[in-house]
Amino acid sequence: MPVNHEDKQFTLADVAARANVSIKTVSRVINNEPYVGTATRERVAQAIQELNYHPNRAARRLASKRSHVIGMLVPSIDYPIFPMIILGVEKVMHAHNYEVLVYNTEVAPERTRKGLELLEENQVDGVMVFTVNHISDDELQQLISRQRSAVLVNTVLPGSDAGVVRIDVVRGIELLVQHLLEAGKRRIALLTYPKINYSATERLRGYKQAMTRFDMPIDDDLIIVCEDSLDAVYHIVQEHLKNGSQIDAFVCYNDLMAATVLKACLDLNVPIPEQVAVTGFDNIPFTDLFKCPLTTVNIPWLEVGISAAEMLLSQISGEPTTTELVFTPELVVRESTP
Amino acid sequence: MPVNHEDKQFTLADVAARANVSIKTVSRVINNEPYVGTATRERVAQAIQELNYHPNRAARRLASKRSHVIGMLVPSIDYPIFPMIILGVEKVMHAHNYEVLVYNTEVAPERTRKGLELLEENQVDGVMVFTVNHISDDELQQLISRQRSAVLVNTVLPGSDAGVVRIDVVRGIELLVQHLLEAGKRRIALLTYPKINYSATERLRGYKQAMTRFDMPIDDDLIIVCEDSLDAVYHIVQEHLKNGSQIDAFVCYNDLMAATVLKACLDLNVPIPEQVAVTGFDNIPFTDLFKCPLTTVNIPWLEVGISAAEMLLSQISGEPTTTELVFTPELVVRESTP
DNA sequence: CTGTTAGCGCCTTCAT
DNA sequence: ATGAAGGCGCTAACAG
Repeated sequence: MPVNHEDKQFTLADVAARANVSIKTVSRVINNEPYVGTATRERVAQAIQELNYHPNRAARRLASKRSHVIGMLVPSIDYPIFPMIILGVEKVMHAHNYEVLVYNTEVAPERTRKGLELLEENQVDGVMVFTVNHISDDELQQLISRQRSAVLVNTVLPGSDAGVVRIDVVRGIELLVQHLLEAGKRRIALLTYPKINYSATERLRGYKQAMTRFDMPIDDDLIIVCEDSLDAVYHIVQEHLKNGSQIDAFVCYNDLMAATVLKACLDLNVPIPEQVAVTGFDNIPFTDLFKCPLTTVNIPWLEVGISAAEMLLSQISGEPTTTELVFTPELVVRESTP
Repeated sequence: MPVNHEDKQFTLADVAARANVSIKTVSRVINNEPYVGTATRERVAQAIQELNYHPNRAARRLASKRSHVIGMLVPSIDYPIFPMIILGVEKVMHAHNYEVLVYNTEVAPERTRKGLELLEENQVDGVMVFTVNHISDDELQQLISRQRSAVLVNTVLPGSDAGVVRIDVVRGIELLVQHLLEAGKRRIALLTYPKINYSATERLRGYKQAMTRFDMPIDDDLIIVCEDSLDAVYHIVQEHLKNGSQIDAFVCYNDLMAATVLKACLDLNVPIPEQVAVTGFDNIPFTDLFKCPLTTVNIPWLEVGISAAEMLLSQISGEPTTTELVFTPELVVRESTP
């Protein structure tokens, strides 16, 4: 059952008639343009009030070719960093009178394609694309090039002139590995997902680089690539634990994985951090309240959202602007490491 | 710097020209309408491909008066139940070729007004409004009545013909109180926020009803209304604890508050659940991993989103439909209670 | 300062 | 089975 019992949607013409002016004058008032007499403006404002007139955005977009909408493509809205980022983006965009259309891909490549297409059909003035998975550089370039402007977050695309905001993942992993080494751990494993995106490749690169820098051998058995499911993580960890593995630390892909690893360990009564240390990545909320509070790296996600949004706005307005911004993670030591 | 190096946006006319048919025929093909010869359809499809044509949604909306967009008004996207709900809503809506515009109010009434206005200007085919705060029934009715259709979630609006999906909060609180009583707790406090919305009023009602039903006196000192900030929660709890209060259980507004209460207790070395028991509401992720895993009630949030979305779709299509759906919480006992 | 005239790209109605 | 004409509500470009 329809809810609307109200008046029909009024148009500029209705307002114009009521205020005894032309359509264009009303338009001027609506858009805060100059060249309207104070008295006229007053009268028009009154009419707008009385009719409770609201402009039709579809018409406006069609006529003006600018949507005042930007799109966000995020891989998984239910991973807690994305709500924080969205908050940051909205803050900036709403302040500049832009709407934000969020499209959630759930890490599925066909949904990434679909999402970008949808945003294109909506003629968004720009897109922010977060951590693209499973899509080749060429295809991504293709998809992106059809957008009016773009900022990529945690996604690198050589040769693209899209703006880039990224986290220095390599440095983050290095901080964690260094901390573990200083704590006396020696068999430090990297637990990660397949190399389907920037996050994964950089974690691997960071791990290798850190081990090398600190003169540790790189043992392939210590690089554990796990399929992208928390169940899989749980089982792979327990297998290692039960098989008397010598691993004394897990550097995890992110906090969610680390939480699962903690669970797998605690369920087997493996003492943490004495026998096995665990680290996360992202510093999502609540990990400080865990039975074993999680050592991780912090990234100011709200700021990331804000910066990316600001970068996109400058791109849209054609101002010259920084085209790459890098955030450096900060070590947060808690009790899951010695 | 703009990204778009691609071809201009093609239009129906371009496709029509290329396929040697009229604009209308192309339109028919695009919209899967009948009355197009197979050969013609083939030719048009080909042209669409070749030009990589995408319809302009603004134009489509303007001409057809249907946006194929629905709006969601949520109070705080960073509280974990909302991402889950959004996931559910998107699932349904995308399957029906609807887009979802999410507007986050951050519990600010002026942003609620602004959001609804924005959705109206976007001519959304319907809105889903979640837990409205600080807005009078009259005003809400006003705002809602301007929308084409609406589903309210956890918001009651007497006399409105909008659909309603809600959680049986009273029952949820009753489950928690009963559990605490059975565990031997006697000085059970309700820790809640001011009565600015359905959630808060129902929690209070549930508390009183449960106490009465189980023949417990209702002591006003045990009804603690705290300003809406986690800092305030932390301090009010510690004050009670330090002042030698006799409270032996806190029934909290939600899991986030409960997490904070846990922290306040643990920081003072108050043994949980022996001296003080704590319960939450919502069963957000990770509370099972807490130092003191949280007793709470579970609500199937994904389902809530799905149901609300389906209800809205039926409203939009004018089918007769259930107009009220109630979800009943389920008790989840963990270690924060005896 | 104010108004007129064309579209924007698509859908709707009615012919053919 | 296909097409032509008109208009959705607004903005842009130009007149007055």
